[in-house]
Amino acid sequence: MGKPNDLVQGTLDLLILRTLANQPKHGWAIAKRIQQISKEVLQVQQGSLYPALHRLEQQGWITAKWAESETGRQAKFYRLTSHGRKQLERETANWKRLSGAINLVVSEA
Amino acid sequence: MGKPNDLVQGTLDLLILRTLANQPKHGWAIAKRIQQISKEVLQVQQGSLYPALHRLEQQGWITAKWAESETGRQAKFYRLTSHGRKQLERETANWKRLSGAINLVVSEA
DNA sequence: CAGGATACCTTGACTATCTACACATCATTG
DNA sequence: CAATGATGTGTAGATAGTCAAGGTATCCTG
Repeated sequence: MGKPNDLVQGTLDLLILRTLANQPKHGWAIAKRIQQISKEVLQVQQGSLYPALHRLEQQGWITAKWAESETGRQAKFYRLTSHGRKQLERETANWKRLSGAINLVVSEA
Repeated sequence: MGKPNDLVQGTLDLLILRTLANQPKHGWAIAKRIQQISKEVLQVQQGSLYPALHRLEQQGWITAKWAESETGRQAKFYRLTSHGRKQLERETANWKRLSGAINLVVSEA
């Protein structure tokens, strides 16, 4: 596999959903935005991104529509559904729960 | 596989190393301690624990020795090596880097 | 003597991610 | 005008970490 250097496994869905929460974006823009906001720490590979998007679409958490991008090219825009919004809440809560627990252990007395 | 409900994938090594940093422990005690410190949030399954311990041993980050446990039974005690201590530092730093980056995205304006 | 806790471990399956490709369009540059 | 790099979509194969479920054995308690 090549263990994830640039990603914490299991958090990609959360990152994508969160990135789409503000406004619909195409895949390329999603990856760029995650990278930018995380200050270049998180790098989403295409081989991770597109399977993830298809997965999320199949779950009904996002929908896709072809449209014109900012640069005037055809691109697939993904939008969060209401189900997706709930899933985002669940995943956010779960992340806080787990990362908090790990931090407890890491900073253990 | 069943995606990890009780663990964030890739953090088990960190958790184990950190738990061993204070004092040597046997496998069972490691799992119990992680569970206890994380307030029952993190559950380390045995099918995850023992392969991880063998992995860490092979990497030279921990060493194993048979000894008598608190309950008077034979148990394999794992101890952190100096290499393991360095690895713990690396993994701790990496965890902070990545979890911090994720938190940036999650709390994105 | 049955049952539960302690303690070790393995096997098989699954899934997320990675690396590496393949394809296409557009803008810039030599 | 050809090459290059950025944008944009996607797939194929490999790998590793985790889980579920099992096995073995000892000790203590009722």
